Amino acid sequence: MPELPDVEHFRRYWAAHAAGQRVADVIVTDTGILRDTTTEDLRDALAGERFLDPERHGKWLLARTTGPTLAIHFGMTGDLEWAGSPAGRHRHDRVIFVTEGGEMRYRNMRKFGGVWLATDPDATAVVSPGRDALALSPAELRRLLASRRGAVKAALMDQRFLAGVGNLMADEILWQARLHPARRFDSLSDAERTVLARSIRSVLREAVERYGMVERGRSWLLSVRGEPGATCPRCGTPLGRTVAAGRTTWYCPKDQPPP
DNA sequence: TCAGTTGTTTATAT
DNA sequence: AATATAAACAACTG
Repeated sequence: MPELPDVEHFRRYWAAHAAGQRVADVIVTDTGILRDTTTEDLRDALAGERFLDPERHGKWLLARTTGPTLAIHFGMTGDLEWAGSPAGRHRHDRVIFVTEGGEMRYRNMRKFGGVWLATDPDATAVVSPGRDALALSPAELRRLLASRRGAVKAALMDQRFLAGVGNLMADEILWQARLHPARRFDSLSDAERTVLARSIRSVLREAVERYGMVERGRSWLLSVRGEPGATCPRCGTPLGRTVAAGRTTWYCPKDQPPP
């Protein structure tokens, strides 16, 4: 799940439920999920503090408090669940932030990602250094793209370059821009660069606005990606599958001709 | 049993 | 110095 649109959803969810709540206890069911702290230090640091409105940078959630800040990464299987009581806890709830008004559960089956405890509100030591993909205008994206060489998909997913785009969003962006994932920056025309910059912005914005409903409305590669016999939602051509930047990659061989 | 999975880091190579 | 690639991490599902 968690790419930029998912984490943006988590940010709003955290703001709606946990912000304003005072931490009563922190329950850690798997210490392996704590990356730079211990159960005791985390509890001591948070107990009595209030959660503030959280921020997001790329795929990172910055859960600020009146004390320190939590930097939370969701890996591939992370999720949040708010509940008014301890009922219904899940075995993959690795950390549970218990407040006076309910509890926020950090669930993560595969345990990639985790929870960091930062003293600075931006958690600069751990958060991806790339510019947030949703914070950039198309013109700023254009300028950023001009600084990069090599294959386009690898660049989109490089969190030091651009923060927030993962494997699924990268495929979607390139499909909507009609660019093959193996295309190289030095081969892109001015028009193609402009389309790519606009596609990054429009795909992410729409994925956030229509969170969980991307399969309805305008056609998305995401809605058919990975299904057996999947065809291009635009032209009906059977989708191609390859590996780019080490990840399974779906594309339309007709609309996104290989370099 | 085997392949595959939304992410990142590390080592190694170019 | 950038960029490319593979493996490792962990816990499942089909």
